Amino acid sequence: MSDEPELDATDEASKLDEIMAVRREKLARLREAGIDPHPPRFRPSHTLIEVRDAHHALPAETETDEVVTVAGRIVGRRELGRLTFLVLREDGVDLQLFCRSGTLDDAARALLAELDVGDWVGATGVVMTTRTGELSVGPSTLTLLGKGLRPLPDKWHGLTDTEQRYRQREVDLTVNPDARRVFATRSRIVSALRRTLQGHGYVEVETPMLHPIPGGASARPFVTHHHTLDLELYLRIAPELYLKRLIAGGMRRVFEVNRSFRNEGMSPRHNPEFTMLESYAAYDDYTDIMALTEELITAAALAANGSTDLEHQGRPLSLAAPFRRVTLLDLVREATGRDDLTYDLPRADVAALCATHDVDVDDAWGVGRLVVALYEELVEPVLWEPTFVLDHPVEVSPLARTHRDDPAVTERFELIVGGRELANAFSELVDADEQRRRFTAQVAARHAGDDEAMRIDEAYLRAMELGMPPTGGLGVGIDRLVMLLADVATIRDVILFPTLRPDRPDDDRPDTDRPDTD
RNA sequence: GCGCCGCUAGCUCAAUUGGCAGAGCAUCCGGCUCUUAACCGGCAGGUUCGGGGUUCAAGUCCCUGGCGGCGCACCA
Repeated sequence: MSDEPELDATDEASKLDEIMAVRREKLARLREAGIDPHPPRFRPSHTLIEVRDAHHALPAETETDEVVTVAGRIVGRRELGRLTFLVLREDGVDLQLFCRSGTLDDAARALLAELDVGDWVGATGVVMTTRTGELSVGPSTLTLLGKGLRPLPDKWHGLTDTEQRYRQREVDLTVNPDARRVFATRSRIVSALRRTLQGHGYVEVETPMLHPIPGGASARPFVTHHHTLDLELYLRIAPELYLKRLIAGGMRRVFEVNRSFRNEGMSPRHNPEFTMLESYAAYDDYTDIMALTEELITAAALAANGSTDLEHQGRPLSLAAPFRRVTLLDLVREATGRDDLTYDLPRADVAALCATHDVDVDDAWGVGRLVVALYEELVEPVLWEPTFVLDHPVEVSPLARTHRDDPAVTERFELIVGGRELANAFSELVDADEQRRRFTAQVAARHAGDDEAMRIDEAYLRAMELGMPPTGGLGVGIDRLVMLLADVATIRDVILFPTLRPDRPDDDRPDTDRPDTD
């Protein structure tokens, strides 16, 4: 021991500090022994799942003559005299290393003494089973692939603290199989959507996320600033307007899967950044898009679960097409028992109906918006089976084409599943002059205090003035689709790193107002 | 934003009416050549989220701040 006072070092050292100090000592010993704790590469001959698949039927107490090299993170360690059992984990698959002192080479024996749960390690040895039948690799040599300095959570209870799971997703992914499952499912879903669209000739594109004017949806944007241009920019709230400009430019079918940002409340169903799929097709109307939507949802469900039947939050749910199609007005008539309800009724009558059903309304809302309020309050939450809700009022649909048979509504649908909106689509409004009038109405609403109302986007209007074909557009909330198909209750469980407040005051955050020093 | 609930060892959790802060796992030391939540023995580990207050005495009560969860509002 040193002569220095131990007070500072020991009295203030937490258990975590002690554990990490011990691990650093092990690391130092390994380096002294000439072992590189961070080798530049490693070449396993097999993944753990490959070894498991190839030998799943091996009887107990069998030692094959097949030598494999595998790798993974140590998630379990059991010592029994000169025997050591290590549990290796790779991509959520576990395989045991049966380490016999007599079989290991000298270097491996020395390394084994310094190995902890959490370390990454490679092993070369024979495929075998133990007396109890556990498929194992019996290594003759071990290779350190990465030393862990921090301990992993409790091997049995894992990491259950919600906050820590989101803040330290790498730990969550290591110890909680369900986290891994959800994100694997998400990947398969997005791939299936891409495949399906590409199969119909849709071209994937990427449009700006920095917008001079936020558009394409009704939402409060994030504001940012570009130094060189000295320009206010907005993180996009939707890609819609740019994608439709591509249709105006003659791209027949396009889609984009990427992030949008909305500066609004957070909840189990809302994250400030979220992923949307939007697609646009020349010549199509919203009935064509309904067929496309059914196909996309089916493909996603099959990719996720191999079936269109699933259980969501304890309730069975069938996603088998075709989905029910019913107008928004008919749904509200049914829910209120008012068969005489139309968009032509005096506003006071509809407002009174809202009052009857305890639906809060705003004085600025017209009849269309009032009917939508009734729908959102009384109908949407109880629509469990997939339902295309059709023909929303013009008042709430500034970018959608007026219905060919009814000037009060648009050719629009929302797909509702499990009480939630999964998709929103319409026959796109392509009449430049009509679009300008709709924008003007939005600006009036903005002046009346609706800070989510849309602004006039001249570049977009100019594109429409160039001439647009009939166009069918679709938007799908990917996060919510994954929630549904993976059966999870909160959006934070389908986003790898959900937005959280910093867990401690952060004094050295970059200061965006400071002039560049270079 | 508002309301309710939570925060104790690295992890998972206890702590009676306000009365000495504990356990399991992990770590560390010792034992064991077929374990798999291994087992057996031993040592150690605490800013009870931060700050303030009441009290002889605060994890517990009060005030205040932080972070999270849920609900409401807004939306996808």
